[in-house]
Amino acid sequence: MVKTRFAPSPTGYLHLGNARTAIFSYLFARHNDGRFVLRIEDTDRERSRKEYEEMLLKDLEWLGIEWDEFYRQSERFDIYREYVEKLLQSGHAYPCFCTQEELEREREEAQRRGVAYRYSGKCRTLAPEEVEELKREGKPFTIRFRVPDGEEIVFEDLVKGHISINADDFGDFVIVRSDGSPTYNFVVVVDDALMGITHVVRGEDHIPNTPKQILIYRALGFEVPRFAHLPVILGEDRSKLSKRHGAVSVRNYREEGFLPEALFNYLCLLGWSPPGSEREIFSREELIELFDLKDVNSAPAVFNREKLRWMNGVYIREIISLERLYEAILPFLESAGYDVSDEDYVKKVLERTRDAYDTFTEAVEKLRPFFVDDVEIAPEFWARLEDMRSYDVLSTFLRKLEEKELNTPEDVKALAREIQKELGVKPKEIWHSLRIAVTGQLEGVGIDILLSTLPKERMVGRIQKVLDRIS
RNA sequence: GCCCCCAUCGUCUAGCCUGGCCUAGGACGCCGGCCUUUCACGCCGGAAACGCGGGUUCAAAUCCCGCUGGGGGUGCCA
Repeated sequence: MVKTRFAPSPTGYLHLGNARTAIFSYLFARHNDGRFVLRIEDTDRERSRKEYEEMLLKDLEWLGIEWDEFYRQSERFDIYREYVEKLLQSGHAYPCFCTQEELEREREEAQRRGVAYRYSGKCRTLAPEEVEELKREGKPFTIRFRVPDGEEIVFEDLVKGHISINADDFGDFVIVRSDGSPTYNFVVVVDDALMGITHVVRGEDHIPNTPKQILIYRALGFEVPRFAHLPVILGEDRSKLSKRHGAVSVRNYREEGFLPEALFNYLCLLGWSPPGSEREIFSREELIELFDLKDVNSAPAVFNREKLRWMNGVYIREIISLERLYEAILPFLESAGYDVSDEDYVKKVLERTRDAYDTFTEAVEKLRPFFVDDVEIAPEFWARLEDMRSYDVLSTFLRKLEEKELNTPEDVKALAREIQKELGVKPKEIWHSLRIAVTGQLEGVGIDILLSTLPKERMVGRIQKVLDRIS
């Protein structure tokens, strides 16, 4: 049975690149009716924080990624110890008493000479008595894996194809730190093997680690899983997407008013597309049905915020239900301080305006006239009102409103026609006068929609205020 | 420096494996038009790419080699 995992280290909010890795890994498992494991990689005691883990889980849940099994590496140290012991016994690993300062010096030396650095292997040949002696002295030590000389390690990557790396390119590496905690390259192998992971899906920044891990699999007698290394996501400047590129975490997009459905869909299309298809909008079920690792592009992709924005707009205006839209946007309207106590009114507004915004933060701006008592009119718009025959238009509008109900955009249009006939003004003057008076802006949702939805008192109040001022 | 990976419009990509159907298709963005008595949505049209050089072949975006360019790694981080 296929089993994949997502193994983030808890160091903050979920990064877009990791989110996509999680999505691909999840999709692959689901596509194959397999299982999906979430494993928190918190072996680094210095950097791992419980609250980071919580943020991570929340982001994952928000994206709708569900896991079948959950593990935390910090709770498995006993298991790792057992396997370290095995490697020590079999001679695949040995204690190393070199200090960080010494190693640092060697590294600098190598750099100066322009050669690739690798651990010298100084402690490889320590006699058992020497080891005992040093331990008795209480000297701190790490445990290193003994890398066989000159071995060519090859594997067939599901995304990248044939990859070959020579073991001479890296020296004996640390598998247990001097504080006794095991390192990533070691625990990842033990966990993946013990958890029965069949396909290791992760970022391509892990390619250099893979041969080290393969060596450990073999030394421990484990079966080597299949690997799929996903290309990284790049920023506009084509360097790895990072904080300096601005909004790079799932949380950023959530807070800016993007829908998880849209972000999920967009991320899938970054580096993957169903073969031969020209569609772009897919439901989660379709993605599960269509996704395959072999169709993942092997070149890195640049994250394009504008396209995500467009896609979010498509979801808002034609994919999700009104009910879903209401539920998702409500927190945004609330935190803007809008009065959303009348559910039917809010829904009516949303139903009539959903084609006017691409994100919820944008929606908050555009919907302001529907939810606040007063709008602010910028100075330059006052001038516009003076230029046009706004006074006549607005007063006529108010007068006619007394004996009319505006229930649909059509009603508003009919009324505008009447005003036009009566005053002989240009249509644009009518619309612009009304728009400025009622919204304070010259852009926004259709004014016919606004006027047929907005409660009469609010409309009248705003217009009256304008009339008082320009009379 | 060394190791590994990659290379189609500005961006995401289809096509590449199994050469000819490619005058290279779609999408975002951009530009122009239509619809519209306002604003959007929508619709129609346009500009825009096979990095370069060698091969192989009747024929190469597609196969091979080199170059260039880009990315990743080079930790007692993951």
